[in-house]
Amino acid sequence: MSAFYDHRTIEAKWQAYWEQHGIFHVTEDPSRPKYYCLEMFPYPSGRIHMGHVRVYAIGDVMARYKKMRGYNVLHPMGWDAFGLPAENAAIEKGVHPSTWTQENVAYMKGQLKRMGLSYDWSREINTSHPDYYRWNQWLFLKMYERGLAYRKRSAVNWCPSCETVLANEQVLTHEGDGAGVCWRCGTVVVQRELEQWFFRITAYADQLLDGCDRLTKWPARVLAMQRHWIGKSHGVEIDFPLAEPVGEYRAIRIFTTRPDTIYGATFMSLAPESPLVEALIQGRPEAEAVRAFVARTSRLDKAARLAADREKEGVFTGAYAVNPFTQERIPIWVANFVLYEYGTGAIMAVPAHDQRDFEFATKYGIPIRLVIQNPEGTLSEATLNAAYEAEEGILINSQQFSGLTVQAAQEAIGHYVEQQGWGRRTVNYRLRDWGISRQRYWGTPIPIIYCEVCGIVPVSEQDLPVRLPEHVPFTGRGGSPLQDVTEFVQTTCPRCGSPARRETDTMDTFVDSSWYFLRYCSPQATHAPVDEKAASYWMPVDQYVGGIEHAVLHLLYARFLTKVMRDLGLTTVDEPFVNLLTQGMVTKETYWCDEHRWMHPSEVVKTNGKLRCRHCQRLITVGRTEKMSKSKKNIASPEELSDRYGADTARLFSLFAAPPEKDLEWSDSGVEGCYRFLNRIWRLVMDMVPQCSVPHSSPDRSSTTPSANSTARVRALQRATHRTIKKVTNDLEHECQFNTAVAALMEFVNELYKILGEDKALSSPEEAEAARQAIHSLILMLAPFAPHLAEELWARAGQSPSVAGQCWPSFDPQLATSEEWIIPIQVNGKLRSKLIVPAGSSREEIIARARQDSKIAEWLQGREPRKIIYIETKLVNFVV
RNA sequence: GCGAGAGUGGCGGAACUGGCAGACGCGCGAGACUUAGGAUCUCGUGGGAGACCGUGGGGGUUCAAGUCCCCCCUCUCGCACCA
Repeated sequence: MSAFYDHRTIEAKWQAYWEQHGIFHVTEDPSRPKYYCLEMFPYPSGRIHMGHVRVYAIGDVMARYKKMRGYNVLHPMGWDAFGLPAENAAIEKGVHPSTWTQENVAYMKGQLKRMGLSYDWSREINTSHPDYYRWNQWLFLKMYERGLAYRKRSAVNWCPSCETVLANEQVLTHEGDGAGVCWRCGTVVVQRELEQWFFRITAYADQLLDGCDRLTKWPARVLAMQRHWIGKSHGVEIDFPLAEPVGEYRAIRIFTTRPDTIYGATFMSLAPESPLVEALIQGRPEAEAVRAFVARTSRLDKAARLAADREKEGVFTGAYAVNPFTQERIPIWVANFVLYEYGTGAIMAVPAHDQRDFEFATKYGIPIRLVIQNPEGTLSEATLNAAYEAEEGILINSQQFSGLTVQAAQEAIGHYVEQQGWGRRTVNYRLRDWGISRQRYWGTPIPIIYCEVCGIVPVSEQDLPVRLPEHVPFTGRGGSPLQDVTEFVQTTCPRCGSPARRETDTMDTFVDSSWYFLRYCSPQATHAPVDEKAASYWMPVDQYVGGIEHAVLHLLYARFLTKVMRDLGLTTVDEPFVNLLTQGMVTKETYWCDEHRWMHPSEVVKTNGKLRCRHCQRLITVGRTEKMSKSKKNIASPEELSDRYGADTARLFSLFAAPPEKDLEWSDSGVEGCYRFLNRIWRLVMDMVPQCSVPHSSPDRSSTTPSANSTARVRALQRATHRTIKKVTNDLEHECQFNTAVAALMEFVNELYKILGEDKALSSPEEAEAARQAIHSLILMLAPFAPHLAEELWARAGQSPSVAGQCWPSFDPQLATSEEWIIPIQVNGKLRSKLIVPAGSSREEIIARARQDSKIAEWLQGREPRKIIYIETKLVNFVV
């Protein structure tokens, strides 16, 4: 018999079988519990990579396992098909984005099918299809009606390379210098003033924040990131009147979370972008210096300006404000560290109790006034060398509020401000509204018309979808290509019939992915984005799997849109994803040749234990293990892997090599180990088949109660079988510990080889039955991990397909236990011997036998133990 | 600086509520079968000659600590002048 099983034939055969028999096709079935298993859908970039293999293998194990547990499992797949790479391909190669996308989808779909994933392909969706994106437009209109979609002019993040706007969430921090860079291409983002469409996510800020408390099955760090992103803080807005009002400006409104420190305010700081700045300096001698400072500051991009270690700088405007509490005139400065977008874009500066203000005041010689004394009473203005920011202590120098604790003063002063009409207690968020306009072609057209008479007019619902025109010039320059398509732009007002033009911006593609999980419930629905009944059966997603990189992007937007759709009556769920698993990256060591730079593994040859460059024979430097990337060439190809070892091996290794949420280090020899394991199973089962081909009955307790004449071999088989079922079930059910589940299966196979011996002959019907159950259980447990091999073995064992539809084996706790206990015996906490006793032995029996143990007797030397610790089934410890 | 997480053999990684540290795999060593083996199978494999020593370091609690408590170090990720 061949040492290797024929994975090519077997995998193709069963993939065809699943497809022909619609094994994974599902419909709503109220009589069965549902399970919605979802992995983040891919962008059709061309080919799948190892990261895809990993995430889809993880999801597939869950889906297949739950199906075997009797759940009606929804496990869909689709394509996040709008996006820039398609448009760039059009610019570079002259291929239409639609063609490019469709070709990639076709190719990648073939790849996913060859992985043997249990998708219901009848539910496949493609966000670039008008049947999908019309519902983006429909949602936009509903949100527009409710004031949740609005247009405003504002400074926005602009990626000069992608030539489009980015949402705040889509600007990432560059590793080296902390600059803000585009999430997609890494180009440094600049600020631009533009008219944009926004989704009012801030209206849901509190719900999004409160919801975090109920997402108990999400990773803590994702929740921490979302909470921080929302950034809710309680404080007070206070108007500081201008000493000399200018025009309409009579006061500076500030936001503070520390109203208790207001008596310590010795100056004000404005953001350089504040329009107030220009008003205040009109006609003053300081005007030129201030303008120069503002110009210098705004030339820097935002991230560079806000780098934490950047020195605080500012300039005095010449103007003064009045502290309403003290009537004191305090100077108004412009400072580089004050953010125009946050709060009111102006602060009261309290150098004694805010480190930034302290540094600023020290630099410019502004007075520092202590108004909080620490509990020890050790602070003094003369010796202060850093701001005292702790919220512990007593107010001083604060008139009637002196003597109050910080907490009491915050309450009292907040109240007083409101009473005097100087301001109000309020809440501030870091979260900004979501800018969704993109100056690109390959996205959902925003369904808005600009009428010369009526102004902004939404497209009527019955006119949806607003289709993307097909013939468009792709020049790669100057904003959205849609602007140049006259037939698209020129239209008439749906309200008054006057000449009008269409909005030429398209929506951020994150809109598409913010509700696709709802669309899967009823992908063909024509009356609404989702059929309400279908959604009520399938939603929420029980298990969501995807990358951590979406912690605040996709996952926050999806939560937001779900709440919007709930308010539109489309779903009843508040939160879309119950369990979230964020899988780690796939990494691999890197190779560097001084001559040929980064090396692909195939360019490295091993001679005499040394790695050399295939081209120039130079010694290779092994670099650090990093995320697989084209630039570092530390890539393993899923296709080569599948060709050589098969999809089952690729899946198994992805699951076995590391726990799912941790990084997975790629190892070619580790892959081979998994391949060997599958072949070991193949040979084992093939040897046993002649003795196992009787109809399958689940290993329930009635047929397998150990009888007195059970041979040791029967018990060994039963014990191994049931212990493994218990372990694997527990790992899958509670922990998503695929790596230890696979390890348990390996252990099981090792044990079966040992028990069955070389000839694998069975000597009694009882033994044959125990062996049959062991083999059947093994195949069933293998099914979620290596589904093709499991199907083939199931069929060869004389069972009718499909193993994917079988029940998961159950275990009998009695059979899983051993008749013997192995008890470690310690003397003074150190292991000295081990005792084998019949299970159920009493404390007295065990201790008595332990004392008789020769090694223990030697250690005790006849002394009477001061204390004897006995833990049932675990250990005995003599303390002398 | 703030937040989250992690430090265990040569490597990836196991260890439930404190109870035999190192499961499983890789690698390595020995043997078997072989013309051959980079196939397969079997056995061995934390360190140390040993008493013993071993889970980043130092204290502590306990009969017993990878696990609990205190202090410290290192690394990874996220956020970072948010008033």
